[in-house]
Amino acid sequence: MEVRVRFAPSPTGYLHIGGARTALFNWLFARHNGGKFILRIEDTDAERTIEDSCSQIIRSLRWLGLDWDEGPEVGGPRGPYFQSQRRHLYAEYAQRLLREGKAYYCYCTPEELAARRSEALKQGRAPRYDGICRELSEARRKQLEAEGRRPAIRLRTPDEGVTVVHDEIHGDVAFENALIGDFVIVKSDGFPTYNFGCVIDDSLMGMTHVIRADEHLSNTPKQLMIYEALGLQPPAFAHVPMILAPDRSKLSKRHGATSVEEFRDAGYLPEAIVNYLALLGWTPGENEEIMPLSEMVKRFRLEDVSHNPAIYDTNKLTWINGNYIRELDLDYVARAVIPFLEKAGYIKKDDLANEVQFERIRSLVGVVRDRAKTLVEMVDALSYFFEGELEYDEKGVRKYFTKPETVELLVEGMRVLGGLEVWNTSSIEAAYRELAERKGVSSSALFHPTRLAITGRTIGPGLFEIMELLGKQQTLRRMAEAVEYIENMPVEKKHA
RNA sequence: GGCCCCAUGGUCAAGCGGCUAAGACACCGCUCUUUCAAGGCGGUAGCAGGGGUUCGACUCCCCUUGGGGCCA
Repeated sequence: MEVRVRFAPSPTGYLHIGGARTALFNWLFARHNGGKFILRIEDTDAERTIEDSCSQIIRSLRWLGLDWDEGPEVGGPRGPYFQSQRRHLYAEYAQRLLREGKAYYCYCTPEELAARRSEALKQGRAPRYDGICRELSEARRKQLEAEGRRPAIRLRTPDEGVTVVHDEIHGDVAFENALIGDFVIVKSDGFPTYNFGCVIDDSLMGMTHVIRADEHLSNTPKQLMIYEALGLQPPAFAHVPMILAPDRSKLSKRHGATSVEEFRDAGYLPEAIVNYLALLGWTPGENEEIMPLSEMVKRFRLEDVSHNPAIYDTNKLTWINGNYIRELDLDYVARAVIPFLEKAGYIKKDDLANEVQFERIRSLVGVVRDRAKTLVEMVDALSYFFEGELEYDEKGVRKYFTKPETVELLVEGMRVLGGLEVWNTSSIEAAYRELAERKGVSSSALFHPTRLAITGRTIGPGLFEIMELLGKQQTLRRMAEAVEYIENMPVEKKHA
């Protein structure tokens, strides 16, 4: 039988990393087994749905490279894939249960229920539905209707026995039926509850496995009861551990970046995010951690998913990101940096059409990517290639510009460089090393002040690579500016 | 409050009755080097607590504690 799994987000916000990982595990499972990955939008509760949320989620999934075989934008034979468009189906199945006496109308208002609930709690009883509407007479029903009450529909559930969830990750988990009580499947406003909609959709869409976060494990016995009442075959279940915020609480906005888009804007590559997320709760074995999606597909098994919740750690994500920035195809990385360069105002959209400009960006990215862990860092590392005015690093000035021989070295350097016919890394390096030797100074004594002079910084890529990319003219100009700067430095600063 | 899940270093995470308790990130040294990274080498750091079961428990059982989740 073909494996069919789904990711069913409710469009109430962004795609956060927990959801992204659930989607990833489903996707990996489907691809590993040559099955289908379906995207379904659980927009039952109209009020809670945010307009952009749905397209936001879709965009994030695509950006991560998680494509779906059926769902929004791609269609499929088991649609519609929006719960809001499937209400007639829920109504139909609810009516069937009503007809068969497996469900009943309940006229209790939320207020009454809340009151009885807290009363039960106070008396130390389980806050389950007390069954008041379970056996209403026709007359009583009419009366309640006449009061203007709109009924919800409840499932008639077993009073005793246990319902066992056979979970692929946790093993068998037993729930006492008596503790569950008759629960609502259709709310008084006509909307299905999560559990009901979920069961109808999973069943109609032919899901073979339901892989979702642990928070739904407690819902599962109810869903099994619905399958049972409907005479439907339930799918296999696998509840994956949740991702917690660094303070061990459930992920939320107040924890800073938790949505996929925020990580994207912070300069993380989709490859890195996906790789990191996969490692959160899943062990590929072999002690290898950095691997492309294709490799994960080969290795992914539900048995290797851990049981315990994980706290995400941006340190490791960042480390992985740095790996990808360094290792991925240079053209690809360069293209990924471009939006960030635009945002910084270093380049304009029109520049992209220019092949020469792209070549330049690619070269620049090539020299800084080895030391950048995010795309944002890379833009910062590139600033002096785009900005005319340099601001010299303060510590650097104290360390290198205050040396009495600096001006002379820089002037000599300018003379030597100025005389170069060929301007490239190796010719510059040869000339410059020779200069250091001739002046009888260590290479660092010459290189460091020069670096500061042309970049304003004490750290960065190889000096000669920078010079080549900066160009002869610009390099000499900056050295001259540095000389002028040093000569105009206040005397006390020189001796600081 | 009831029920359910979970428990190995700061974080991720191997382990599935007998190990000096892997590995990765982070951190700290050393090394390489024109700087910074990267790389290489090394180091600090862990089985929540208490009872059992067993010749022997990180591993199995129970309790406690802690964390998380569900209860329209």
